[in-house]
Parts: sequence; structure tokens; C-alpha cells
Amino acid sequence: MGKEITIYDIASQLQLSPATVSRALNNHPAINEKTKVLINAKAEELGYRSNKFASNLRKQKTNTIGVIVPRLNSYIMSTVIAGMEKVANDEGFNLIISQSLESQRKEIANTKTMFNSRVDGLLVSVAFDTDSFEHFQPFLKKKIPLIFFDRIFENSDCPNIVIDNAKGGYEATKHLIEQGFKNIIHITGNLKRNVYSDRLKGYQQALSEFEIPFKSDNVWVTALSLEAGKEVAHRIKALPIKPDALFVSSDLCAVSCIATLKELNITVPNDIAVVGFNNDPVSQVISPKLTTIHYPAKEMGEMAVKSMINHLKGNFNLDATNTITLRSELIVRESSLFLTHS
Amino acid sequence: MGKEITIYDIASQLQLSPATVSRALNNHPAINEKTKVLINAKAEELGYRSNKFASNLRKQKTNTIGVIVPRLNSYIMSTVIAGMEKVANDEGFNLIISQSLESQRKEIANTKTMFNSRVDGLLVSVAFDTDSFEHFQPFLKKKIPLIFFDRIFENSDCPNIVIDNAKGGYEATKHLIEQGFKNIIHITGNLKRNVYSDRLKGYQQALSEFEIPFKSDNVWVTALSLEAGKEVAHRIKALPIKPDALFVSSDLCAVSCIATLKELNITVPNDIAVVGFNNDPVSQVISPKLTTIHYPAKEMGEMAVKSMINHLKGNFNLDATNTITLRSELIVRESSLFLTHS
DNA sequence: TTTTATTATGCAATCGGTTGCATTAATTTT
DNA sequence: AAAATTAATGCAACCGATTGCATAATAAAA
Repeated sequence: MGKEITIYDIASQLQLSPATVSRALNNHPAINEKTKVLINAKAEELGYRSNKFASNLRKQKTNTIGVIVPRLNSYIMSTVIAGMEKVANDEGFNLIISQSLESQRKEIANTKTMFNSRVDGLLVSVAFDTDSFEHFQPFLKKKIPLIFFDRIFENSDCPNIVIDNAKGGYEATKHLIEQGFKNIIHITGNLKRNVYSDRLKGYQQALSEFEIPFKSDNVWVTALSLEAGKEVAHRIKALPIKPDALFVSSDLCAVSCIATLKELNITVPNDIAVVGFNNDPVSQVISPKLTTIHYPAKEMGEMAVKSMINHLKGNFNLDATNTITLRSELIVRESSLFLTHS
Repeated sequence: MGKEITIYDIASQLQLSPATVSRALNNHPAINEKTKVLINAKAEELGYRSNKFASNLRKQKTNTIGVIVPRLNSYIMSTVIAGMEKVANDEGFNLIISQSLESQRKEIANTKTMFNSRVDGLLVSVAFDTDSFEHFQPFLKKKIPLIFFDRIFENSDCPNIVIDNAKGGYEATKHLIEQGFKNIIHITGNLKRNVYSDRLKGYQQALSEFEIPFKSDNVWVTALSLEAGKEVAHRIKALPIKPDALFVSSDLCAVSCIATLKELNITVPNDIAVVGFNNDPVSQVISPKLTTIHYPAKEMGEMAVKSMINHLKGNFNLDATNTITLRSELIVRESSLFLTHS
């Protein structure tokens, strides 16, 4: 037991050289078909498995893609990762996944680890407070491809994979306005991040289109967490003039806010309408069901890894592509409908 | 540029042998302290990074732990993975993560990939329909440590990391009974899996303790999905004699069921009380807030990787340990409270 | 039949650390 | 001062696959 089979074992048993065996196993065109069949059969028979370390050492490739995300345990990110895993697995690539926990410090540490692990490429969704590009420079210097997804680093010259956040923000807001709501508060996250600043732009555009004046007091920057949702509700309760609608950049936060509003005797959508973002499963199981923007998380993960692998294999050059935008769409449910009070 | 620094570069610059450099960088006791300092300084100066492939090739170790889970994008699993990632990262181990998507076929494919990737150890939570242990045998044969967590493989002789599911089921049920409910339906998943069969045992034990007869018709096996929750609600609506309480083995399913019941004019907890399982964030944001069993997912992930690494480092022998049980606890919220009808 | 392609295979160096077994230098013991 | 320890470093083989450059064998062209 235990003894690992190598190409040398196969070679000596078949009276061939290890070079031929190696080429045969890699389907090299210079090897005779019959020889290939012979070698593959013997490899199968002996239970041969290629030693990736020897191979990687020689080829100076790791077949590994690094992934850095703010956190793994959010609906969106775990779904993105699920999509990534699927494609990577099918293509024979490994993923090294790490989380920045929304801190630039941790993100920097993660990039170092990735760099030392010699990933062939790196996929990143940046943390809330990342404002330096410094820690990504080593990758560019070494020509290690770097793709940002979801939370991208603007003006970085790196390819990006995103949804059209401005469009999402615009549609959510427009929908609320069309339902008759005018005093719409936008609950969002750190505006350093494109996902939030772009949605804000969409929000502003919709307001402007309907000639509703934009008030900066109506944009509340929060952590978009469960707790943030509660706080928002209490803050609304305390307002002398209440908004008639909320556009919240995260379903979980929106839902938590709705629940707390209910406790405070403010009902949705009667008193305040709400639109979320992401189409988290939670949006379907609360009452009222939450109107939201569908986020193609799985597709984004698949696309990110596919693009990276294609680039690594030289199928197409990423440098030409700057941004890939995936389709997202408004899903209207109950939480944003104008109800005539009977 | 791009030229990678090796121990040979360091060695020649310092007029030392590569062997000494290697030992110094690994803090080998036979190397003089001053020499170590010198070598480390030079390594730092040149931007040296160790080549893991050369090292792994020689050491016949991969520093990689494989993880197979049913799916990545569930609250529990993404949280388990988050915990695993944290510990692995801190300890300098890599994780290769793959999902079986609840299918034994895919799980078998995953184990093969893991085997060929030569993971040093494997952590598994098995799929719904896995009933063969066959695909894990190669690991045992090669003495590659194998640990099951959450959904374990009973009678496998492998170490397991679990919560006390029977206790969870018992406490959930007992709580309902103590609230005055007697006709309690248990919504669960595939009973092949310990997590569900053990919770059922707990349910039965509580009933028996309070001398409530157990009816097998009151155990409904479902996929525990959002859709399953809806179906359960409709099925309950159609029942001539309705249950007064539900114990559902997943919060998301419970919540979806509650939402659908509401649509069908059955209110929780007034008409039917509900207890879930997992303490998914969703349980706090719905109305009524869901009583549930807290599942220490992050701790489970941390524990699994810690145990694996300790074993690999020889710190302690896993074979001695059979099962590690983590603490879980009942969290009482509104959905299970008996309300006097005013 | 000789020369030239073409095809198939082998040789041997290489990737970069690691480690058993010397060897040398420094220190202690007798 | 000679012998025996101890400490510090070096030599060289090794891990297993890959690949540029022969070389041999066969087929095609002259």
C-alpha cells in the first residue's frame, strides 16, 4: 500500500522513457496513438495519479485562482462562490478563498498570502474601507491577472465584472415614484464602493427625471446589517415628517427594518413602501413580500472564473475587456405597492 | 523583472550553501542564530518567497485540506466555511472547497478530485442521498485523515464533529409541549442523515416523556427548502384536524411556511406555533420572530479545521477521539408562545 | 539507391527546496 | 597537549514531471 505510482513506474513496465509517458498522458501530438492507448491503459491499471507539485514546479504554474471577498457568509457572496466553485471544478482549477471581513488591513494580509501562494490569477471584491490600490500592485508587476467583481476598484485598469448598479438604483426608485411615492429615503452602504455610489446615482437620476428635488439628508449611510435595519426603523419613527418610501441597498437590512417598523406600528407598504436589493431568499418569505432587484450572483461567480481561466489559457485577452456587465432586474412584490386605504 | 528569488540566490550572495539557507528559513536548531538573522534579512531584502511546489514535492505534503459540503450557499454552510477559512488561513493551510449539491454522484466525483489533488486531510458533510461509504475508502487506505462534520457518516470509525441533534430536537419539542401544544408536526429532511434522524429521536423522546403518543403521520420528510415550506403550509391548510404546533428542522423552511400559512389565514403562533432550527438571521427579521435552536456553525468550522491540523501536525491523535459535540441551545422568541386569545 | 522529410522516441537538464550524512571548526574533557 | 564532544555548515541525492534538443526509424521524394 501507500506506494505512489509515478511516470517512471509506467515507463519501466512498458520499456519506454518517462518523457514518452509524460507526453502520452498529456496527449502530445508527437506520440503514436497506439503508444498513448498503451500508456493510458497502464496508468489506469496501476492507479497512477499525476503529481501536481512536480508538474507545477516544472511548469511554473499553480492552476490555482485566488478569491478575496468581504465575507463568505452572506447570501450574495456564498452564491457567487458557489458559481465560482462550479466552474473552477469543471475546468480543473483550484480556488483559494479568503475573507477580508470588510477590513482593508485583513485584505492586505490576504493579498500577501495569495501572492505567496503564487495564485495564477486573483479575483477580488473589495472591503468597505479599502481606499488604497497599493496591495494589488505586486500582482500587476508580476503580470498576474487581477479581476474585480461586484465591489470593484474604479480607475484601476483591471477588468471588472459587475451589474449595472446605477440602472438598478434607477429602476427601484422609478418604480417607487410611479407608485406615487415622493419622499424616498435611500439606505445604503459606504459610498466609497461603486455598488453603493452607483445605486445612489440611479436614485438621483430617477428623482431628477420626475423633478423631485434630491435631498442629501435622505441618503443614510449604514452598515446594511440586521442591526442597521433596526436603527433605521427607530430613526424613522423619531422623524417629525416621515418618508413614504425606502430604497434599501440590501434585502436583509430592508427586511430587518420592516420588522422593526412593524413593532413600532408603522406598516409596510401602507405607511411606508420598501424596495430592497439582491433578491435574497428572505425577500420572499416575509410579509409583505419584498420588492427587490434580482442580483445574478451565481452567474457573476461563473463569469468571473470563466473569464479568468480563458485569459490564463490565452483564449482571449482580458486587457481588451474593461467591464462585463450582467443583467439584473426589478422584481415587484408587495412591499412597494401603493394601496388605497379602504 | 519578474525574476523569482530562490534560496540559491540568497546562498550565493551570502557565500553560504542552499542547505543552510533552507534550514535557516525553517528555523532549524542547528543553524547559528546570527546566521539566521543574516539570512532572513537577505531574504527580506530580495523579496524572497518560498516555492511551495518544490517544498511540497520534496516533503510529500500538500498543506491543503479538502472540504466537501452539500452546498455553499446556505446560511449554515457558508458560516461553517467562514470559520474554516479563518483557522486554515491563520495556520498557513489552504482549503479546497467543493459542493456535492446534495447528490451522491457529484460527491463521489468530488472525492476523486480531492484524492487526485492529494489533500492532506478531508472534511466532509455528506449529501442527502449518500448511502455508500465506498468513495471514502481510498482515503482510509492511504491513511489520509477523514473527518465528518454536521452530516456525518455513522458507523464509519471516522471522527465526527456535530451538535447534539437529539438534544436540540428534544428541547424544541419539550418547549412546545410546555407551552401547551400537544399535536406537534415535525417537518424534517432525509432521515438517512443523522442530523434529521437524531432530531426526530429527540422529538419522540420529548413526546414520550410527556406521555403524548407518537404518530408517524406527524413526521413529514421534505427537502426543507423554501418551496417545501410552502407545500407544508398548503398541506396543513387541507388537513381536517390541524396541528397546534410545528417543529421544522430548518429556519428558512419554517419561515417560508409561516409566510404561506399567513396567506392562508392561519396565524402564527395563535393558530399554530412554530419552532425552527439553526438560528439563521432570517429568524429574527420575520414576524413573529422565530423560536429556534442556535447552531454554532462558525465554531464547528473552526473546530473541524483545528482538529485536522492538530492531527496532521501530530499534536494529538484523532483516532482516539470519536465524536466532538458542540453546544447548541434553544432561543425562545415569539413564534412558539402560547397566547391567550383576548 | 541515395537523399530528404516525417514521425516517434529518448536523453538529460531543469524546476527549487529538503535532508541524511559527512566534514570542519570550536569547545570541553582527560 | 591530545582526545573526545559539540556546534555549525556543506555535499549531493532526491522529490516527479516537463521539454529542448538529439537520434533513430520509417516513409517519401529525387
